[in-house]
Amino acid sequence: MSKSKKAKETIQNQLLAALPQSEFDNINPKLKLVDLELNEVLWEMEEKREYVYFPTTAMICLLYESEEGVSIEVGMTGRHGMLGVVTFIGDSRMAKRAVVQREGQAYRIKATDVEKAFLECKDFQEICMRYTQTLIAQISQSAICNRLHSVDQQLCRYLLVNYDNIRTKTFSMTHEQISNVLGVRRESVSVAAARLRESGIIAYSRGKITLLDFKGLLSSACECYEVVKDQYDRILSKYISVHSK
Amino acid sequence: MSKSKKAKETIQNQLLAALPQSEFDNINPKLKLVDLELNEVLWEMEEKREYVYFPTTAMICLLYESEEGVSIEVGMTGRHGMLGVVTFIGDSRMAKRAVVQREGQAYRIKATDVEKAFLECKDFQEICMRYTQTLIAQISQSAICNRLHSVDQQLCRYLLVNYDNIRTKTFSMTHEQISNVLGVRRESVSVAAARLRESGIIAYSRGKITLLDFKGLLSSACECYEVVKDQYDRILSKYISVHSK
DNA sequence: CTTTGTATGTGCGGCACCGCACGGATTGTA
DNA sequence: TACAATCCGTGCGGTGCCGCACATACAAAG
Repeated sequence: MSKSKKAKETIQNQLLAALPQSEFDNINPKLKLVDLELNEVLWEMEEKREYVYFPTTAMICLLYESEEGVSIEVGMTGRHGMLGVVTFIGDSRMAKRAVVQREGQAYRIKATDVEKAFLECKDFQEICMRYTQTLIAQISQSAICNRLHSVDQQLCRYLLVNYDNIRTKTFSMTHEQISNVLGVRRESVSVAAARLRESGIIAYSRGKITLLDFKGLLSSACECYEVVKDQYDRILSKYISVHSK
Repeated sequence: MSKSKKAKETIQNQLLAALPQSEFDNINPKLKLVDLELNEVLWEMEEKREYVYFPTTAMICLLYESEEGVSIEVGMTGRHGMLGVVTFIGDSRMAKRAVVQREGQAYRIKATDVEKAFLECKDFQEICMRYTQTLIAQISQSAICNRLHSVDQQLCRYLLVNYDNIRTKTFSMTHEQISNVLGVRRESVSVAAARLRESGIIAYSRGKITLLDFKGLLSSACECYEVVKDQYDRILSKYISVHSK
C-alpha cells in the first residue's frame, strides 16, 4: 500500500487539492484510489451510502428513474466535485442511483470517515458545503434547461461539460448514451449531432466523438453551461483559483 | 415589542417548531415576525443576502430569469421550510430572485445571526442541513418533472403543494400566475384547468380556485408531488413527526 | 348604466419531439 | 469470409405545446 503515500500535488480532484496541507494529511490515510468501471452502480436507490467518492478521471452521474421507466440524469460529477454530499448533510439515503458514466479512477473514503473529517476539519467542511451549493446551482440550471432549451442546445452543453472533465477533444460516446443522459430519444440526438457535424463543430463515427470548433460549440449551447461554470468558480473561488481548463 | 415574546408552541414554521426549547430560546430574540406583501422581492439576483426567512403563512418562490426573458420557478418554500440556505452553506449570493408568491407572514432573522446560531446550536444546524437536503430533492424532482410530465400533471402537482402550504380549499390564483410558475403559456394553463373542471376535480372563476376532489387531484398529478413529500418526511423525520396536513 | 380593465375561452398554423419502423454502414467474431 | 451485433440515418404520423389573435365574460369604478 505504498501507493497511498501520495503527495498533495498529485491529487487530481479539485476539492481534495484545495485542502490545506494539514487537513489533507489528516484525510489522506483514509483515501483509497479505486478503479471505477463503466456502468458500475455506486449507489442503489434508497440504500444507505457506504462510501463517498472524489473522482479524478472517472465521471459519475446521478440518475432518477421515473414511474414510466425512463431514466434521466439530475446531476453529474467528475474531478471538480464529489459524490456523496448527503452523507454529511443529513440522511444518507436518496431516491437516486449513481452510475459510472465514464470509466476512470476516484478516491474513495468511508462515509463514517467523512463525517468525522467533516467535524474535525474546518476547511474540508467549508469546501464540502460550498460544493453543495454549486450542486444546487447545477441542478437548478438543469431544471431550467429541461424546460426551456432544445435538444441541440443541451447536446452542446453536455459535450462541453464532458470536455471539462475529460480534457481530450476525442472521446468514446454513442448517441444512445447521450440520449439516456439527456432523457430524449436516440434519434433526436442523432439528428442534433448531424446538424453539428454539418456545421463543422464536431465529427463523429461509431461511438467516437471529436470536438472541432469550441467557439461554435459555445455559441450553439444554451447559457446553462456558462452559468453553472461561473457559479462554481465564484462559490469556490476562495479555495480554487480558477476553473482550470 | 411584546409580540416577540412568543411561545414555541405558537410557532407556525415547522423548522423553528422542531427546535429543542433551549435552542429556540437562544434564537427567539433574533426573530422578527414580518408581513410579506404579494410580489415583494426579498432577494435580488446576485445581491448579498441580508435576511433569512422562515415563512408561516406566506409562500416564497425562487425564480430564475433566462436569457430569453422567461422567468421560471426552481423552488418554493412555505411553512415547511426556509429561505436562505445559502447563508450558512457558503457564498451568500446566487443567480436567482426570491419573490413572495402568497402574501402572509414570516419570521425574519439577520444573516449574521443565522451564521452564529448555526455554529452554536447543534440541532439548528442539523435541521438546516437536512432541510437543504430536502431542497435538493425538490429541485431534482422539478428537473425531472420539467422533462417528463405534461402541463396537466404539473398543474395538479402545483395545486397540491399549494394546498399543503395554505390548507384552505379555496384560494386566490389566476391562470396567469400559475403559468409564470410553471413556465408555460397562460392558455395552456387555462386548457388544463378546464379539463380538471370538467372532471369535477376543481372549480374556479376569475382568480379564485377551489379544490373539490383530492383523490382525483392526486391521481391526475405526476408522482413528483408524493416523491418530494415522502423525501421531506423521511429526511426530517428525526425532528418532525409527520407531514402535518 | 356605461366604461375600462382583468380573467378566461377558443381557434389556427407551426414546430419540436415522440414512438415506431426499417435500412445502411461499420465493427467484432466465428 | 460470413455472420451477428452495434451504431447511425431517415421517414412517417401523432401529439403537446408554442405564439398569436381575438372573442367573451365578469368586476370594479365612474
